[in-house]
Amino acid sequence: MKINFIEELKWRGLLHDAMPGTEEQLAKESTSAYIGFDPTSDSLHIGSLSQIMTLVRFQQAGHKPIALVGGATGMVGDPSGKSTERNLLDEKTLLHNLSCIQKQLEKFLNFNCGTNSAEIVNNFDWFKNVSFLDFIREAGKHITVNYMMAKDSVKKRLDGIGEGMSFTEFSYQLIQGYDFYHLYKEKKCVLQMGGSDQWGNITTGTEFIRRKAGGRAFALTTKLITKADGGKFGKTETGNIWLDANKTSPYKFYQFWLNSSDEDAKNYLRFFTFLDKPAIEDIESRHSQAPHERLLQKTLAKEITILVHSDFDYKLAVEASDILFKGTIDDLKKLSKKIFLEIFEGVPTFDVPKSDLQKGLSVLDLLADKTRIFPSKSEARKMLQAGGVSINKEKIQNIDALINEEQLINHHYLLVQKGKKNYFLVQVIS
RNA sequence: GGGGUAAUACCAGAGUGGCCAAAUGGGGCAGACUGUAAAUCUGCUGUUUUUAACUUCGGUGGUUCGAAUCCAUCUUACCCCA
Repeated sequence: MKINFIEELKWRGLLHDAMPGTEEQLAKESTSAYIGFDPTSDSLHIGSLSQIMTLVRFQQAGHKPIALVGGATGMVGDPSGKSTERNLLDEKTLLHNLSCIQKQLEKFLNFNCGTNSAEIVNNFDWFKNVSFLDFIREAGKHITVNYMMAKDSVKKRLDGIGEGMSFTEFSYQLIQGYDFYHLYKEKKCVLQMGGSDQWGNITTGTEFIRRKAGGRAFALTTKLITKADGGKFGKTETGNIWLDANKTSPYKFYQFWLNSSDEDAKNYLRFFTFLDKPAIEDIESRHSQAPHERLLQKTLAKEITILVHSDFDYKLAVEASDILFKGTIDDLKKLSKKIFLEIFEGVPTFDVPKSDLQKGLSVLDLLADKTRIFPSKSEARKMLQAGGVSINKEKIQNIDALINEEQLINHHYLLVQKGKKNYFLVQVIS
């Protein structure tokens, strides 16, 4: 059973814009399309997850998805949506990032399903042998500066919103346009997709293909993910939510989705899961009947955690959540050391030598000096005064309180809470 | 090439010789309320040995008892003229 790709994006509220003719092209034959991923970090984050899902849905609709990792474009920096000039990455970092990202992408797409098997390409492979002179003769001739300057991403910076723009960043759209052309020629890729901020870059590509090869190519963009309250999606106080379990633990990942507001969770179910329309509507109606059950958030967190991590990680995350949020200190004491550690896998852990506790350790020293739970004693003191710190589930009222060995769980651990939702584990070592 | 304006904490943006660790707003964090939601209210938001001290207002140097504030110079950005 194959889905209709564009219909699918429409009812999920993901479709932002598509070039005329795109739908006809997809209906006509199995089509190749690509999405580019920026190697700005060594892991993708949930912002890119939306694009990954787009590729997966595309494949499910019987088409061939190509994921492009931007070894070449990453060396230049995409100015879209940026008001300031970007810093260049050095080559070593770039290579490292590329291989990490490639591995992550491999997890989501199917590379072995016949004609519409997925592919991963790196644009550095075709750019590495192109000289600057070649490039401005081959590519630069076909696109006018006037055309390039009319793009929003460029116009904003020229109009004095932000910092001005280097030639390097200005040329970015041309490089991306050339990518599209290259894939068009080599792999009959006639569609590029991306977030709505990529529209300008993508259409430079279609224009390029039209002028240089006389071919017809298409563009399709998806809505950028936003939050109902206008905040930035995918950020928490500790930074981005990454797909890499080493950068964002599955527990934290699970918690991130579980904490979505009702409004957001409804959208995210459409954006980030494969649940169909009746299933989602059913969850919504059941949620409205018993909102405290948080069925929306729980379903969302479950689906995405399993997709990105695994069933096992999901179960552990739920178990850890239950114990941390609903359990008492006695529940914790009952756990065997093995299960205890398994549950706290992914919760930031700090080691403190046993000798430090023997005379009793002041809370401030523990929080900011012996561990990095707080970046400074001032901050720890402030939070303590505001009543935001608990140790072993008990709120610390007294700033000068001392911690000693008797308070340790299983003779080894202290559970520190910063606010209600942030847990830390202190492990005593001898 | 010539002239002008600006650079302040996460961001925006006041302050133009001592009363300035620097108004205000946003963001962020925390507390109360709740459903680990939203809305609302409250507190915090440079560091430390916290009734105090110390380091900060693009960089460097200077004037002064005292500089975010005055001077010189450099850097960057924007505007106008050619």
